[in-house]
Amino acid sequence: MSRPLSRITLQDVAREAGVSLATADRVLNGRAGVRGQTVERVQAAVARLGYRPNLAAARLARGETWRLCFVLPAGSNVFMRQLAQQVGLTAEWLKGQNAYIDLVRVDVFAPEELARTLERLAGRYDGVAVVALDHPRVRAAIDDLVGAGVAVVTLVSDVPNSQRAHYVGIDNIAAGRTAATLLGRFAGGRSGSVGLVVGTAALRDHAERQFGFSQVITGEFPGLKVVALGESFDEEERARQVAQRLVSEVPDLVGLYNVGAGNRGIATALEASGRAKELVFIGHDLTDDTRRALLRGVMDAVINQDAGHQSRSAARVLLAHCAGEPLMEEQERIRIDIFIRDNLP
Amino acid sequence: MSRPLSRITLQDVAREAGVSLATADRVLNGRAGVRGQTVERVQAAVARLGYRPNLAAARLARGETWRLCFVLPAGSNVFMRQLAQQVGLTAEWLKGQNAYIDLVRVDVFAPEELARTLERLAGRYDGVAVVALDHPRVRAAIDDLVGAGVAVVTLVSDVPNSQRAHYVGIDNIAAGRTAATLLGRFAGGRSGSVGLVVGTAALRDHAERQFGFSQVITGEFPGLKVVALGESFDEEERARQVAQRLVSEVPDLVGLYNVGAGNRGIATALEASGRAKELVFIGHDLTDDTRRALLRGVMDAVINQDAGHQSRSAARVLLAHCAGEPLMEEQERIRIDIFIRDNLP
DNA sequence: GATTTCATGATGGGCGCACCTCATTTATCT
DNA sequence: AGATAAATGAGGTGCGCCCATCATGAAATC
Repeated sequence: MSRPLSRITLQDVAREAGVSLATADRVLNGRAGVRGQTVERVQAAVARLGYRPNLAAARLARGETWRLCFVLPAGSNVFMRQLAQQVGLTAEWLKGQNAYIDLVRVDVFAPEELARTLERLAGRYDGVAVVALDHPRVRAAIDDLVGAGVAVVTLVSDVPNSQRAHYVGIDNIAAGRTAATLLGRFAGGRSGSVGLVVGTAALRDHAERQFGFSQVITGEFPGLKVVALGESFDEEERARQVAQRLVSEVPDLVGLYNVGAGNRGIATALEASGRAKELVFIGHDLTDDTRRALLRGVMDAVINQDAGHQSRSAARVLLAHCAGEPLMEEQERIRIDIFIRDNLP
Repeated sequence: MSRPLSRITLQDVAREAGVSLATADRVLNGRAGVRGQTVERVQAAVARLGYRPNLAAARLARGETWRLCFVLPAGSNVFMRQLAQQVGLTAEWLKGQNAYIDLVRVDVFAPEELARTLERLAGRYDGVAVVALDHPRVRAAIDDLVGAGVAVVTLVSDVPNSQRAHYVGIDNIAAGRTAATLLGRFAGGRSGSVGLVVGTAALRDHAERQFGFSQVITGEFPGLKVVALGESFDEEERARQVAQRLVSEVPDLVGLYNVGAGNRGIATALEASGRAKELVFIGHDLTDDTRRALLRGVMDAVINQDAGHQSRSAARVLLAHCAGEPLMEEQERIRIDIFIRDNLP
């Protein structure tokens, strides 16, 4: 069921403005050699007719192809695997849109290597999305890339003082605060200690979550105090050990917040202790594991950042930047999702 | 920064398959008159080369224009106004995509009028999105529309037994359950009554929320019981009155769930009573009012369904349906957002 | 008045695809 | 084998726009 339904074309604008198609085209594409007065006539016609260029036609005519590169961490926790998969889907979806995506994986925790990888991308890509370590060397590499005319966005973890065009990801301080408020309220007025399982402070996002969390617990739940016993390095087994120590060594433990990956290990430790139901456990990233943990009642809430949204948003932002099109800021904001047992998607 | 970077075209596929462009075209567009064997050869070539039709070119060549109609309730609570506004934005965004949207507002609570309005749309639109009352007359009208070859999706509130192609909205039973779990847990083990402020049972969504809410409170929080004293009809003042009665007449009130609109009225009542902080208050839809109420600490959580997502999703689903393109189910699922003070966007 | 500069029109060649026609080849059936 | 039907090729047109070239006319310069 389709009908031609003549829409307004450049042709119509030209006629309305009393100029030739060529001139109308010159005006719309900002080419030189048109009198100011004529420019205004054309613009007035555009406004009067409500002309919107046909994007499909424009893209076709331009025949531009944008080349994007996504740089993700090699050491793959579940979230990063999800993200990589979503980037794959985004790439697929972009094939119909004059753009394609290459995916590169590097050891993000090695600033030198990450920086060198980034430097190599200049000239080979029009846009780069990178899960970046906030390190001077990396920041410089990003700035160089931008200097070389490449659009750069940071993904998941930001490098605030760099020249990146955009940060696609959640506000991790707010995420930490969210976890704290939920944990505090779920604890229901009990007082005691809340265990903090930190991943690694290397990526900025973890440090920020931790900051936000402590801030709220300290400031708003006078009955609670934060204790941390060791890092998980985002590994399941390490996380399990840390959780186990918390459960056994902290007598007044009321809850537990895992900043990074390894929720499954923590769930194991809690269930082994027999206190899974009574302890409040909040972590990040909705995966098969955390979903099951929520349903079993081991976890009480999961803070999530949607990998698919971030991947698509990064692509949209990069393309808009490349093509010089405007983007709807509002729509590109990544939300901090809260999942409990009842609102699982 | 653009480069031609020859992508794979139908031309390439034809060459690879050893057929003419015409035949490749016949296969790809499912036209008759091609031997099964040849079809396979072409499809194999498509797979081998990873050919994806250039959407821009296809749309341009088809020159199709899709006409969509969104039917929203006339009586405008805040959410419906948000939705209408988002539909406007969606319409704007669609102008570059060979499609446009008309917005119609009717009194949804008058089944006859809604049904007649729907009937009039046949033949004039390719797709219709409707916030529908679940009523036999309306269901019949929807089925007629579908029978007339119009793609129909229900929006926000479903009509399950109709022939609509899709329901774009949240699972309202789950939303009610979510509210109940949050309320129960935020109440922190206290026992007593939770007040239910119902809007109106006319729209299916409210009834479902109420059902899910009661189910969880009854089943999982033995210390709590649900009390309801009158309907708000989604009006602020009525909601205020109901809340006031709850606060003054229910001595053991620990919290309050507002199923529909009118949160501002309830906030007013709670603050007037001086018990705003102590009572748990959960409602729906993130608006300026509820946002402020969260920040003030009057509300404890807001369950939200994103109007923008729903509007865009409905448009995408309708267009995909019209054009016979596949759609990513996964991506079109509307989530139940939970907002607390700390994760406000 | 002749020359230079500038503004504009006219025109054509794509981009990749959809859709149509007509001729030609190939398979199928009496 | 000959007739008939089916499958395929060749080619053209147009979608709306971008971009380039060339010609033309008018205004500005000397």
